[in-house]
Amino acid sequence: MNTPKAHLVDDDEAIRDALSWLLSSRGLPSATYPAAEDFLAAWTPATCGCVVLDMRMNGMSGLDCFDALLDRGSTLPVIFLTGHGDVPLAVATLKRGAFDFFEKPLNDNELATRIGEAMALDALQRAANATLDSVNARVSRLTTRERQIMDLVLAGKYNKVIADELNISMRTVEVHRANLFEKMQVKTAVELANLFKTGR
Amino acid sequence: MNTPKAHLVDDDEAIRDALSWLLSSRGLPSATYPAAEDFLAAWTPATCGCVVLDMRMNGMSGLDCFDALLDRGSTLPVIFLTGHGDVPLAVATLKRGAFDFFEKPLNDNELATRIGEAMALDALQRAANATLDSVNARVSRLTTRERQIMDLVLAGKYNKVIADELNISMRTVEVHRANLFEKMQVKTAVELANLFKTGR
DNA sequence: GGGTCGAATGTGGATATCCACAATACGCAG
DNA sequence: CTGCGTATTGTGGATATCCACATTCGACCC
Repeated sequence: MNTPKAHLVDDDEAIRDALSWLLSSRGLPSATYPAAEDFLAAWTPATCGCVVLDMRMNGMSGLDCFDALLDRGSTLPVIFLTGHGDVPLAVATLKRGAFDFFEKPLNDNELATRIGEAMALDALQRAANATLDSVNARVSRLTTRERQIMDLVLAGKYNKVIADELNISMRTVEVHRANLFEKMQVKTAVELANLFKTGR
Repeated sequence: MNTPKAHLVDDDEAIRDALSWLLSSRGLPSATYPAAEDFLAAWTPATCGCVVLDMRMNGMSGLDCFDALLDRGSTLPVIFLTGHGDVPLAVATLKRGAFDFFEKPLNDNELATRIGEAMALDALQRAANATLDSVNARVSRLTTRERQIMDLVLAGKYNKVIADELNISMRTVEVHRANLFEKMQVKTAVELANLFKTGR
């Protein structure tokens, strides 16, 4: 897992440097890229923080870069900067999932605040996803039968009822139940249910 | 609970009528209001569907009307119409929770489609809230002790452990447990946990 | 054929949950 | 004082869950 940073992507060096300096004065680490292609080349799924993306750049546009990030499954919050107001474009990018949208000239303090908020959101999302991934990994290790039993346990059914529905003995239900609890790393059915609190 | 309708708020009668007719041809009921004040006077928490709100009107503006709805706790999806492009305003209203934002002249078919989507979202949200309200009503009827026991049951603890932690007998835990299960209308601890799947 | 894995089942015993029936104590309202 | 609601506790018995130890069967691979 990498250090969370604000990834600043703008072909205007003055803006990159000014922003980087401002964020540094707020204790927010940053990395700068003069072109969208540079950022995409450096991006990995473990890249953390947020992206500040100029809409219009030489080479690849900010919007195309955003699309490429989405295609790769990136969940990084993206803040767009633009020098040319265009309502449908602003609306469309926000609906597409962009975190925010700023027109130049920039209100630096407001932008820095939003960058902080975007990075905090990224941290929260990553923590939630780590939990979800861990649960999903455990589920993937269950056998077909164990998975079946788990779904019925999660529906609140007694072992006896489960046995009737699947036409097997209660003892077999108990065995599968014990095995799945071990694989899911829980001791009780309620603990199991709690694993799926935000997972479904 | 009222019939779900697209509530069309615009001081331009031609737009109200054209939209109402278009939605009618798609089987979407609508109601029209020539002023924001008229819509707010008619609004109740049971109003369903969505709101289509012109940004600039004589009298109260669309944005003030939106704020008033939010103040009253309305969850109706709101689609804004505007004749004057303004990126910061569009971005701000979307961030404030508006469902969508359209510039005039309108692309009628796209707007009608979005209205349909907004109404579907409202229906989903209302169903989810009904469930949540029902669960909360049941929780509100629990005694202090029953609530305490419930939290520990939901943490997956055995009755014996709960008794130790609260310094009471296991029999007392059983009694409270039985009482709270009855009030919460569940038969097993897993059913109870499932009530809070999306409630927390 | 031998080994592994998953599914199935049984016995016997321990622990956990559930509850009818019964009772006491305390706080509060009329 | 009486009645009501809540909290607490016990007895005895039934049902549910858990599991050590043991076994068999079928599918698949070497």
